[in-house]
Amino acid sequence: MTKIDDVARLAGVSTATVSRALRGLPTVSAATRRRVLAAAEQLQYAVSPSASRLAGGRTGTVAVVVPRITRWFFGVVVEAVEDFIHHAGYDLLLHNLGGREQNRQRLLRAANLHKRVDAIMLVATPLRAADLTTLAALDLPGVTISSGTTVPGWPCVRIDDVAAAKTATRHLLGLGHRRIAHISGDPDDELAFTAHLDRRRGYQEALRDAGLRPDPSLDVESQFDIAGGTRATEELLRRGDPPTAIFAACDEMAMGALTALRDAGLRVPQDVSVIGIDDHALSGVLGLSTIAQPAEEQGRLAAKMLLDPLGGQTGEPGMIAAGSPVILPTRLVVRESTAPARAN
Amino acid sequence: MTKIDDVARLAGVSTATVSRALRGLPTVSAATRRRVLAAAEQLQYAVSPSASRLAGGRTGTVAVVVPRITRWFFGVVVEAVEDFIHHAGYDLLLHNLGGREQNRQRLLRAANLHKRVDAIMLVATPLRAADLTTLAALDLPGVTISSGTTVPGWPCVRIDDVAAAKTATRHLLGLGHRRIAHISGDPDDELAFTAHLDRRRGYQEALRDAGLRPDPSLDVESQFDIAGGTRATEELLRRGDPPTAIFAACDEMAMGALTALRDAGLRVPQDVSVIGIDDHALSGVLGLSTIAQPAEEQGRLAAKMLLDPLGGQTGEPGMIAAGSPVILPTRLVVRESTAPARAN
DNA sequence: CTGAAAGCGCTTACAG
DNA sequence: CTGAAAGCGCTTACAG
Repeated sequence: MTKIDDVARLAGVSTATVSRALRGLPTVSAATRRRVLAAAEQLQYAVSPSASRLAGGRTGTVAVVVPRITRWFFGVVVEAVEDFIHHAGYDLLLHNLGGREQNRQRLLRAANLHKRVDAIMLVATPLRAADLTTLAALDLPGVTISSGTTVPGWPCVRIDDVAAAKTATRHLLGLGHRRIAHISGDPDDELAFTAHLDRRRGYQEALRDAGLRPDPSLDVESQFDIAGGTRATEELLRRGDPPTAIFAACDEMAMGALTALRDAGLRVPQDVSVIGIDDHALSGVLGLSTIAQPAEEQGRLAAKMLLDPLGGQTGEPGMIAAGSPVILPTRLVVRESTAPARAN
Repeated sequence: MTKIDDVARLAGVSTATVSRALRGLPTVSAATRRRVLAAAEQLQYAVSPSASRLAGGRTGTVAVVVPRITRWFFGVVVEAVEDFIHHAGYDLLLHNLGGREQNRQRLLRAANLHKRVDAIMLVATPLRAADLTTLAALDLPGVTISSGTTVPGWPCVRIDDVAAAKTATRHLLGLGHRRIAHISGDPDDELAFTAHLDRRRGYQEALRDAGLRPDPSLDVESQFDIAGGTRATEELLRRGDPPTAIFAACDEMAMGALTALRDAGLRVPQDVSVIGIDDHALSGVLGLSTIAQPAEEQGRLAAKMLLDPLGGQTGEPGMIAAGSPVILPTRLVVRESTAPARAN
């Protein structure tokens, strides 16, 4: 493999100059730079990342942590982030926690991030006090996506989960529904995605604003995915006196609800209305009403906030403004799964 | 940050011994190892990956390349692979091509993999002759998933796409359908996932086996996703004399077909039967008949074939058996989207 | 089983 | 604008 010395020799300059020229530092004359680039090209030279990292102290790598890449929101976020990160000249180290607490702990043992990355993005990853200590000790820039994941000094990009849930619930109220159920994430779940707590709060507040008292028997906790939505809905139906509408904390749970309702012989929306949050790629196919949230934009914006201050491949490390979270807007999308409550 | 010298001093041994003890090499006495581990623990020592890589020549990192992480198959594969890779003590560098040829080219410029990883996994990534040369020059172990991605000397894990398509088509034939349309990927698409060519072949062979001649007007190419399925189906309906059944090359296209049919006022399966390939997480919700393929298992198996020969974190680099591809079984799953053709 | 020393291939002050 | 030299923090023969 050709190394920097070979290029230096061919170009007739020192290795220091090769290093500067190849990285585009300004302190190289145009003529020299040209010769170096030509030599590097001719020899098919590629810098050794390990050597460069060891000498330079920067890894050119960003860690991205998500709970489950197979869920709609996280897949879309990672796709947007990946694009931004690679265009900025960085590599992306992926950590998918797979919904397992054990993986979260392994990752957050300092050694697994220590000196491996220049920056960290945490997407909907619950953090305990000990984790915050570990992250602080790492002393790296970072950014988080989703409420419930907050690291002092790191900016955060998210939606207003309370408001989104309120909008969903009010949509159902506006259609005349009064027995509105809510299905959401289980706080006992390992690695619970905590945004659902805000969503429940929005649901309850909307009910109260309408003069209704939240009914615990209409509030079911389950996993934050399709199967969880199915199980929660089955449980709801088992309790008797079924709701006329269901607000699910995410579209995947709402889809599970659709399945359970169909299997129970109930029609959507004639017998039961259903709404979720996300605007999942398949929500249109299913005719699911939802509160759309901009997943791609959250990913892109968070990546930008993380990398811009780092100054790209060759720039100087910088500072990230922490401040208050950046809240992106959500939007009610009415499809076929919600309809007026039947008069009775 | 504490370094190996600090540990060596505290433990009263040389850095060489610390290095050996920490990596679990056998040539260290139990007593010494204990002292070293205690010292490392006490100092919260974490090895510097860059230094270790530069000195040792191994990166402890695997590159995983997928076309689009947001599609069902690739998300599931990455989740399975990520789990295996991290448990084996490696890091995962993610490359999502985002369906763009330009990204593929950037990745395959030698510099972007050169000395960055110990091994490569290519999932459904089309390769040209020049790419094969680049990969060969990298001289790294690798593995591929999906037909259409073949690298000399690398093992491949996949399903039998021809057989899967035949099974799907025969299912429709068995229900009495004769006008069976096919919607599949567009070969002109950048970064086309080439498995669809095999799937078309299976479709055509099944028709011929049944004594039917494939009708070009019933064979539409589009993008390999939901929107592509919708567009292809709209095109099909525009041609007049609609098919009584549609075999889509993947479930996401089949879901797009469901949308288009519904919007055209056609009922599934009463007017048109639909079947796909995958068994997508939402196929059950939609009642979509399909040919299930084991995505998770393909990922896990490929990861295992890639890493086992590398001997884990501390073992010796090894050889991968190339040989013939490992073909995993598929299975017909009949749901509500396919039904007998109406007599007429 | 252990250590001294060289070396991995770069980047970075420092000097000019 | 450019170069000589030190140094980044490990691992690996080699010797004992």
